Amino acid sequence: MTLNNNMNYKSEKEFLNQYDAKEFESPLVTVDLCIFTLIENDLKVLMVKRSSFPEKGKLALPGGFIDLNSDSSIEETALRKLLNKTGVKSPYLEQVSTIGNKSRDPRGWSVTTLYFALLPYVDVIGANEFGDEVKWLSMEDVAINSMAFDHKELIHLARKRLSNKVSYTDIGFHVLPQKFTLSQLQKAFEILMDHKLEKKSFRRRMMAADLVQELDEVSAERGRPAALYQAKSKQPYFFARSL
Amino acid sequence: MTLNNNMNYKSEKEFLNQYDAKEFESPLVTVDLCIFTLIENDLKVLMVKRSSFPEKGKLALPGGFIDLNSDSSIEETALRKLLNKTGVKSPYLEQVSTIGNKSRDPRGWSVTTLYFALLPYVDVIGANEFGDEVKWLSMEDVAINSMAFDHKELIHLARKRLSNKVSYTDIGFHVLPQKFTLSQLQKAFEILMDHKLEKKSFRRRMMAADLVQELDEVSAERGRPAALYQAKSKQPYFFARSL
DNA sequence: CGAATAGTGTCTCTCAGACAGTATGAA
DNA sequence: TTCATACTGTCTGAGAGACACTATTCG
Repeated sequence: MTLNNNMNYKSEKEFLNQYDAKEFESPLVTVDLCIFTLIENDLKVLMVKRSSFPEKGKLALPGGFIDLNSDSSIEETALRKLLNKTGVKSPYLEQVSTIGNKSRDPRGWSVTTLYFALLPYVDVIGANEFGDEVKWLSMEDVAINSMAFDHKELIHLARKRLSNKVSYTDIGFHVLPQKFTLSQLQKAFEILMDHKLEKKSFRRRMMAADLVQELDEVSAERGRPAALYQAKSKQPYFFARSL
Repeated sequence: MTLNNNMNYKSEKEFLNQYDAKEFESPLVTVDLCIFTLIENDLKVLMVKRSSFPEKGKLALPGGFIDLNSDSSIEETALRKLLNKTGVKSPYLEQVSTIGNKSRDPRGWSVTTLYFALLPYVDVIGANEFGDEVKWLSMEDVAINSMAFDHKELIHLARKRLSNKVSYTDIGFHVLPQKFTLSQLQKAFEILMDHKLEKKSFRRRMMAADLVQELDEVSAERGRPAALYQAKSKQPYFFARSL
């Protein structure tokens, strides 16, 4: 407490020269990611099997410590973790919340900033650079598996934010491939929101909001072929009334 | 890097016994508060004049380091800071965002979790326990004063979240005293949202949402006396359409 | 033709917006 | 009576919800 007792310094420069960042005890700081995608109309979260202590062997969210030398912001930490687990560079990424308390990590007082990401489906290699096993877990499996730290709660936090936000913005587009049909779009929104939608209203609103661009192609499955569209949105869009 | 290289440990317990939290370089971690109130129909933010380095003499948001011994969560840190600057124990408090990067604090890589609070007006004592000067600053003064660290940006972040959230929830009630008239309520919403509202619609919606309880008292100023109301809300309320 | 899926027409009901009109106090 | 502010009545238009209807493919 003596070194940083800065009443004695005459200038900011002098103070900073003497400053020792290690003097105050500080918590562990991590960034965790809840990466969502849709695989065959099923919502999935990316999970990692921990290969080292603590919580070795358990499922956990991708994430970890900030690298003070290479990361210049926590957002960058999040993007780095996401890139090396999925190979994706520019997903939809949003900060959910920061959870900090003394009981969530057995190593001591710990703070984590939770992000969620939304991606079109990508195949994950199965193992990342540390040899941890990486896989897409469905929400049903999230419910029944035990998880490291408070990660199950983190997933629920992110899931809630996701449902909510999908219902009044256009972020739902981010789980789809470049080209999609309006039925696929609606289905995606329904799953993300966990809420059925009326076909006519949905289409009316997408058109009114001018969010999609019709293409000269069709997608043929069973039944009448469906027109293909692509997302138009430049800016994130907010609906005046929720869906 | 040798001590925490945990491949060598046989059990979680053994690992934790050997774990040294100081081995990884970690960022500075703080909590900052943007405490809003309304004084005579003017939006104010609580500011502190820093009495010590760094940024000595500049205006800053109340906040500071987590006390790992006495705080059991970051929310508690926020409440503690709020209590000792304002004397208020249970305000409306919401986490806005966590900002972390290597340039925001001259001492080095720094992470802050920003909260905003909403209070009915309270007189602040003028100086808090560290002898820092504490005062309510109007938003116009926020614009023209220079501030410590990135605190001006933090205020703008919090201000934006506030406007937004007021427009689709009932949090605006928290800046009013226990008893208030509907005109006062509407005025408060208008200032917080920075957006005029239609009188009839506003009243219709408050009634429809069942958010207020009429009292048997009136408030007499100029003109016709107005009925006094009190807030009914038990749960936070979300409007289906924004105001 | 029927099954399956895409896409439209249109009625109804809710509710925000606008704004004029009425009520009740003080000077 | 005038003014200031509180409060209400009521018309209009936008748009969500419901749901039946038509369209286009495959077998």
